[in-house]
Amino acid sequence: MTMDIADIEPVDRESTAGIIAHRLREVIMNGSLSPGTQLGEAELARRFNVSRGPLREAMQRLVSEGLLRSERYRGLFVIELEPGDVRDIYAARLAIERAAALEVMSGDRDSAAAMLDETVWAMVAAAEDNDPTALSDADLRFHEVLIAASGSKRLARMARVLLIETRMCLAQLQSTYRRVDERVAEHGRITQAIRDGDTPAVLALLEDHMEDAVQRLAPGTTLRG
Amino acid sequence: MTMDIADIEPVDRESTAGIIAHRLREVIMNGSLSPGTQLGEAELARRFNVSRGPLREAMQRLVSEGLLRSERYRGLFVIELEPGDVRDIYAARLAIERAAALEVMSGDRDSAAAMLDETVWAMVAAAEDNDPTALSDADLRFHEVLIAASGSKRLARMARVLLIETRMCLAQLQSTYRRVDERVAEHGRITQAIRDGDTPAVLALLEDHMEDAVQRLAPGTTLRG
DNA sequence: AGTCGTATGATTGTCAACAATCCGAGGACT
DNA sequence: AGTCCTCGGATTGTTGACAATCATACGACT
Repeated sequence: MTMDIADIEPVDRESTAGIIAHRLREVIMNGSLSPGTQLGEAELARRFNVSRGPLREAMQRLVSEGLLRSERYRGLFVIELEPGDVRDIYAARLAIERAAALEVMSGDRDSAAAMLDETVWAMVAAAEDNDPTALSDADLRFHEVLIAASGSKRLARMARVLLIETRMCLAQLQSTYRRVDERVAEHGRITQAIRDGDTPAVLALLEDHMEDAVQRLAPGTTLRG
Repeated sequence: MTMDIADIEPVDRESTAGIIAHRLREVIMNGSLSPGTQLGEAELARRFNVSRGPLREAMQRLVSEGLLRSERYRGLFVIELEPGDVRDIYAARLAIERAAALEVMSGDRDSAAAMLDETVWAMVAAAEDNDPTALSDADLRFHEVLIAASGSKRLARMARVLLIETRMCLAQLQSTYRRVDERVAEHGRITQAIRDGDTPAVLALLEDHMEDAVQRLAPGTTLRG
């Protein structure tokens, strides 16, 4: 970790609305705010120790991201995921992650695989500790890293919301996980296929990965038309 | 257009922030606000005839969508598209529209093709009138309809920003359009392939469509790794 | 009993004033 | 000439108060 003159980049402290939005996203993601609950401005403002102005600005961000639903003169509510949404989320994720994977395949595969391996190790550790939360965290981080490795600002931006919604699915449906070994291994196989440069295998594995998740979370539906 | 009891759905007038965000998006899209320009809160508030509160809320929406860039204590600016962004935008669009097309192929292809045809006709009319603005509008509408036909809320949400950015690219680089006939015909071919149920052709045509655009707007770069 | 109107409390939407910060011009000093 | 400091104008960030709207409970009427 050396510091170089080239590493200097313009500072711009995040705006208050940005900070609050960030923390709100986390709270929604980890399930502390279950879907459908109303967010009272006054109480939230007190909790964050800011006035209602910046808080409302933060909430408008989440509205545009689709995480909150706004009813005029009535309030803002955490979105509720209907059955059809599960398929929609995973179909969208497949679209994004497929594109990200393709970018990775024509880039620095080895460094990407190395970063992915770290998240797989984290999954292994979480599995050994029998810590389902850490396992899900590492799982999502795998996909986050994959998308980040693509280097695409826009894929990353779009994926952020999708991964939050994925977490909401998992929390809401408290899915009966498949054997953790298998779940971890699947990520390992994707990583290996990336390292090997086997593009068709990567795409096939990704599709299977999403398809499995959909069938587990919303039995009876499928990604394949 | 008959009215049925089943058509009744809960009314929820759009919030003021939503209306302003909508109009701001349009202004940014059609190029009245060129990239890099600062948006003064006071002046905009006067123009929209609202106070700064709702205006700021609207702007926060565009920030989270990536259309505005926020510098604390300095202001909000319309994003500037750097050379690499052109490729990023079209790569992301390909990911989204590819997924949308796949959904359409396993759905009601004929009704989708019918709706797409309407936009192609609009392109033909615009071409005959020699109206480049109308041509671009119809072009974007084609892709908007394609994504809407997929029925995916999330694909639609993600595409909205991408199509705005596409318009910004076109305005900024005022590209030397290819022969309009060819441009219109390409959309016609995609529509026809959808109607025919020829999935491989649809995907190939879509990829070519995006690849052509990238090479036209950012010579020397390509989508294909 | 059931329905309609009304009052009430709470919540959201809006606003205008105040505080914090930044940019640029001008001057003092080396 | 060049650098640094300071000050003024302008813009953004924040706040608390006020207006508009909604949900609920209660009572009058049929």
